[in-house]
Amino acid sequence: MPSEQEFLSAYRQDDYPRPSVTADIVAFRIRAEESDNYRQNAATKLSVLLIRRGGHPFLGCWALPGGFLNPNETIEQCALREVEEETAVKPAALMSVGLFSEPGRDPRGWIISNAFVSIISEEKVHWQSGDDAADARWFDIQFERENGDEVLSLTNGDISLRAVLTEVSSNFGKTAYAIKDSGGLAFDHARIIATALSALRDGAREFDYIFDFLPETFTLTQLQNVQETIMNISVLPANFRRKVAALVEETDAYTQGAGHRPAKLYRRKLLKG
Amino acid sequence: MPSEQEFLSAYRQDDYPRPSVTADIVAFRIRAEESDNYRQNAATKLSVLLIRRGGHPFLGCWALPGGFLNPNETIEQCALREVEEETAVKPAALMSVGLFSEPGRDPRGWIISNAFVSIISEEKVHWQSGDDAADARWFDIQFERENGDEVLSLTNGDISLRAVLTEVSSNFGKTAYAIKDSGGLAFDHARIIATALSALRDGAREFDYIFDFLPETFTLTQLQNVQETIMNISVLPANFRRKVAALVEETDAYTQGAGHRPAKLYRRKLLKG
DNA sequence: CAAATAGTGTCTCTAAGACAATATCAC
DNA sequence: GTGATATTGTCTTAGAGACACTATTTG
Repeated sequence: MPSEQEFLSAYRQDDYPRPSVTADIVAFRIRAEESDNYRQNAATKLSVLLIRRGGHPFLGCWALPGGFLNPNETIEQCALREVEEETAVKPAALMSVGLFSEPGRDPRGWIISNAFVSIISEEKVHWQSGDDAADARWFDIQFERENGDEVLSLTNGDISLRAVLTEVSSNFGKTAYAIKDSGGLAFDHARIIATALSALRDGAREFDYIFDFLPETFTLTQLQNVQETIMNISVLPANFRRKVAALVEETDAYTQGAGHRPAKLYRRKLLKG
Repeated sequence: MPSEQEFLSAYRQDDYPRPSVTADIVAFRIRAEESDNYRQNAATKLSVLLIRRGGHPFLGCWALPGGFLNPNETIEQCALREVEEETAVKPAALMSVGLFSEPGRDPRGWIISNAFVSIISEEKVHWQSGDDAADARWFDIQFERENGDEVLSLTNGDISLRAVLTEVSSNFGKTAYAIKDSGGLAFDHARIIATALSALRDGAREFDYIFDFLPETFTLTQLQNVQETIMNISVLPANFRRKVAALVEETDAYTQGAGHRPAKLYRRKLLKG
């Protein structure tokens, strides 16, 4: 038997077929809607960042931002790099939602993709609004069951995409979907978005990262809105406040000029570490 | 601009560097210990399957089973294939725990690995005990905090491996570790095992897959033992029974000849679908 | 009967949900 | 005062944990 050194210098990776590997980013954000009544708090929507493809394949289709993994980086670093390139913003959180490796998912060849959920806080989005030449837009998300299927609707002004999926398995609390109709989204991105949203919702129950959608200080009503918007539920303020009380700490500041009683601003309380 | 067909036929994947991709399996099992007293129920240990490497690199070291992804399969299919090849058993469950892509993790070159937790039920393990020529063994797991670090101890008879890790981040409830001392385990497998165990424990709280460790019918005490062994806790029988009551259904059968009161055998109740 | 596990009843305490009431600002 | 949201108090109920007790087998 050869020595380890001999083995390694004789080893040729090219002898085996290898896929290209990408990281795709499902960047979520809570978007405040315009309000008719300036005294009323703005309604909020969950939205996702899509980019209009400027090249083949799926030319002109909307797709998730993403890019190829380089040899000198981890997939997390790659994902972070892609978010920053695309949004000029450092995301508050990054969570892997799995490797998508279905043969044929990319017409260019054997390309597998690790998808990530990334959370962009409202505050930071303003920095880059309209600074990028690429056609990147935030689409409001609606994801609902309709006679057996899951329908994912994405809207931005006049543009409206409607993908239809089926829930195929729910292994270990992780839900997976199959595409019935991509709704015009590129690649298997409808499936990736559905999976990412499902993971986001699972986690929102824990309050752990609802903070990442907000600026450093926030009102408890804003925080409640984030959870309600993500999970598509509504809870009573009294109960919500009781539950998050241990996770936040007061500041001295209050909201101003909202046309109604000002709200105390809170900050996330760091528990351990 | 060329047409999509022209673009695709001109596209050359070889122009970009590509990693090799593997699936590594962390196969868990609940192992019943030999008992001194035949009237006493056997104690149980959580154990993991390791394989002694017969080639370079890490020749002679213990490593997780795994193998390269083929172009015509998904990473889940690859993982399933590897478990079946290695254990001759169809695992009860398979859950991804993430992509390990740290540059330099494999001395052969750029090789990234998606790790999976797989659960093997005690019943099925007997089928294959000792049928494989390869040196594959089940190691009992101990994973405990020791002055700031996490120590992972794996034992099988005389063989004892002791890896030291540090918790580096706990993003979205998923805990990640860095290796301080690999304890003789190949590659970054100490880290992968720690991450997988952490994911396994997180899920055991939900009862969702503690069933997968057991045969089709089981006693409630066995079920309780599985949860206690995985999570390294102990709960009161009355309370455990109350909680799982909705998840199981009675059978007509009882355990026999145990030297004490027989226990009713239960079966998992399928709730939805 | 003794050893050992199987299984049940019930008390307490906490947390979740529902509801009602009060507080405070801009106009 | 009115509109709108902010904030607090408390009742009820479901569930978790603790503890004590009874039941059933083999030797």
